[in-house]
Amino acid sequence: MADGRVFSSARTNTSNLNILLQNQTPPCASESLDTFFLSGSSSPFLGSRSMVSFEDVQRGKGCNRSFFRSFDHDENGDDDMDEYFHQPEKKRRLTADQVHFLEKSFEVENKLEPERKIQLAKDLGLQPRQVAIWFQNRRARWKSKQLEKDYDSLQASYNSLKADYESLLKEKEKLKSEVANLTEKVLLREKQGGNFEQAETNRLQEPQQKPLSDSAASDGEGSKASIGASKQEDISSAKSDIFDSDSPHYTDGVHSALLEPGDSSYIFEPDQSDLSQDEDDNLSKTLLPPYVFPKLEDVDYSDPPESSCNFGFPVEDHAFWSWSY
DNA sequence: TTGTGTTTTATTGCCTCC
DNA sequence: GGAGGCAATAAAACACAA
Repeated sequence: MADGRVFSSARTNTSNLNILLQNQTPPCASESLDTFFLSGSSSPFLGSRSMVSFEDVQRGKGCNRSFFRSFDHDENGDDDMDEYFHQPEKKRRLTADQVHFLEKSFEVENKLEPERKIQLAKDLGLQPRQVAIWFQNRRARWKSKQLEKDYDSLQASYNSLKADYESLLKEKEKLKSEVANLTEKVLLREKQGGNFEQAETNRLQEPQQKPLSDSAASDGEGSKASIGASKQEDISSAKSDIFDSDSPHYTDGVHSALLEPGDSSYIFEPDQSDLSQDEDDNLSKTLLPPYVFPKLEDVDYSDPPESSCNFGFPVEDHAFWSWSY
């Protein structure tokens, strides 16, 4: 503190402040201080071991006079006094009372106007510069505490969002497996429909040759497989048609591909028994969120631009989503 | 008692505002 | 250009385990 710069620097016009301090009339305690500390003492900080410049010590005026009188009285006498005088640069902590008073003042207003600073300095028997420094450091502490709080708050928020996300992820997986299951059922049904269609064709082409059952029975596995393969192609093209044609409902596209034109006898009508309209609607609704708002980590950015309409789902799932939607 | 980590007081340099 | 605020930092004071 003996650093000449501190009390003679341009930062604090200490000569002016010292004049102010010297001109103050003892005792130091102000009206405000008296109302704050009801001890009855003229100054609650007379026992302060606060750091005071050697210059102030020698001057021994104003508050500092009280300060040293009290120090002499409260502490260990001349030896300590000598030690004190010979170590003017040592930092000395503010007393609990001083800190308490400053804290209260800080709660009221964490910025320090010059008048308030001088008043506080008078009240506490400190240099205005010390008060300013204390407020500055206090603001820094407050800020770091605030940052800590903000961090905790953000962390809690993040954890909550993460939990939500994970729960949604599970739900999505569940729904995907449900969709896969339903798709399998539909494909199976379509396969059965294909066999029936082939049998119908055979029956129409060779009405007199064999009974329908015989014809169906005479078809080998190979023909079944080829029918199945062709049906798969039909389904694929139908699905792609659906996706391209803004069709609101999958059944139109799929069954238009399967239906023989003009064949009113075709009996494979859309069966809603397994997937009722309500369920369908519910499914569509349930599937809507991930369809519209894919999770970032689901999006494969390595996909070419044209696959960006997958909405973050793997290509093989694309048909499911468009089909289900 | 001592080493070590934390807190508090103070300094320094830079920046903004008037 | 001066005053004051802030971030970074130094250093003394303090707390505490070993």
